[in-house]
Amino acid sequence: MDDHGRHIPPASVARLTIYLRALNSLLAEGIERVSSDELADAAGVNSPILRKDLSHLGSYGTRGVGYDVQYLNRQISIALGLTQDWRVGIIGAGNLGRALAGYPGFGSRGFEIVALFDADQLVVGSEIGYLRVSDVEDLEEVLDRTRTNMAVLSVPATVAQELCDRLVAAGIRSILSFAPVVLQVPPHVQLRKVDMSTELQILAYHAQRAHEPDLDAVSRAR
Amino acid sequence: MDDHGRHIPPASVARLTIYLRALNSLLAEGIERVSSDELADAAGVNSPILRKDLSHLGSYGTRGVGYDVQYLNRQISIALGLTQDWRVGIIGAGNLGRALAGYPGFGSRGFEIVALFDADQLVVGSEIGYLRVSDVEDLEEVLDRTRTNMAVLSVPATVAQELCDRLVAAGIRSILSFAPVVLQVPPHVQLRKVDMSTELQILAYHAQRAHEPDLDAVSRAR
DNA sequence: GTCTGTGAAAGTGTTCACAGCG
DNA sequence: CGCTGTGAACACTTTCACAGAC
Repeated sequence: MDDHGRHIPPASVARLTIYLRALNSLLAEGIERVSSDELADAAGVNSPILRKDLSHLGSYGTRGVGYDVQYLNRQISIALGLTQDWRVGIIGAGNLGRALAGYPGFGSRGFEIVALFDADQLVVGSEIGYLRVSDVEDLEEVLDRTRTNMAVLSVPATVAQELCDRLVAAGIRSILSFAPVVLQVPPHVQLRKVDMSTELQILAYHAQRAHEPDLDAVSRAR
Repeated sequence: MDDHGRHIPPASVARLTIYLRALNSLLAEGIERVSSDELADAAGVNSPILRKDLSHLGSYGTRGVGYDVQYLNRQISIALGLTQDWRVGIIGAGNLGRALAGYPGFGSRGFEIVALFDADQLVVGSEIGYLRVSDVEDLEEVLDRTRTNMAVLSVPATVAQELCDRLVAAGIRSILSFAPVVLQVPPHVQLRKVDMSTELQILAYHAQRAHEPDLDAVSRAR
């Protein structure tokens, strides 16, 4: 099936980002070639699924040899759309917004943080990293001037939908939200959510099950 | 199929946490009863999957009527293991650790933050929220004294594996990591990862595709 | 009549085994 | 002979349609 370059399954896209990071680490260590076994190991997945994932992009390996680290790195970047410049605006300069602004993995790899907003007049105008905090009042104007094309929402739940609406109205089509609410966006807008209390609750579920062992047939069957 | 109370599929567990939040909102608004359509709407999913998810827990609705908000809330909490107390330690009191320590959704709903660690002597001993920052040197002792049973890793990538190993050695069996590295844990330890640059990369992929429309047959077929 | 609960069907993702290229 | 790339089998998830309780 010649999928190459088209329609990568979502589950596969998520893993490709992990392979990218693993490849960067290998590159930093001066390693130039990897087998699917080695790369899968570095990424914490099994090798058949790694090969399947890569097969969605094309045939970038050499049979009997493996993959060229630099070349594969480049091909995955292209497939994920990381060759274009992404200009990120962070809405909310609380602890979370500040943590994101200083996050090392962001600046590298095609993402540049170009705007940082807050509603608190004590914070507006102050400098965080290399950025001056803009007033959220001026959201539309600053987004436009900085040519922001991706937004991160790190604001309290109560104002998240309102700000989300303003982002959409301002033409932003990719939003990553940390607010613990369900946000409504029109279908042409990409919205992803990161929710820390959800993550803890999922951990709690599994921890609880591990504690009361052998309550279901599944664990017996394996 | 009488699954009730056993082995909830992972995809379903993730959504149950969302229903919980939606139910809490409804409760706050004084709403006592919901239909699957209404609750699905509030949670941002479709109603058949909501009913399927709830069917894994048991029959807690009334046909022709709907669900009692308070009762369903309680049943989901029980199923997810949120009735027991979870005592959370946060390793790393940088911006991210501080954001997590102050996160409103944590304290509620069964999670109590009982310890906060850092390696920086300028931060150790200072107060953040209601907590005094402990020295990561004393990790094992403080985890033990505070009876911590869940850990959040918000430390730089370079030291994440080392601290992860210490947490595991100290008997922690549930870890939520924000460090952008692949961590190795023994099979009895539950590890979840939140990775912000991965999330941005996934957004980039979809944004890029939306921009170059109609490149694949799938969009035509729908 | 309304709305839940659930089998059966469709769709998606993962594993496996091996054909085929270097 | 080693390691990639992939069809075919298997497992999991979602959707659908409707039987059955209230």
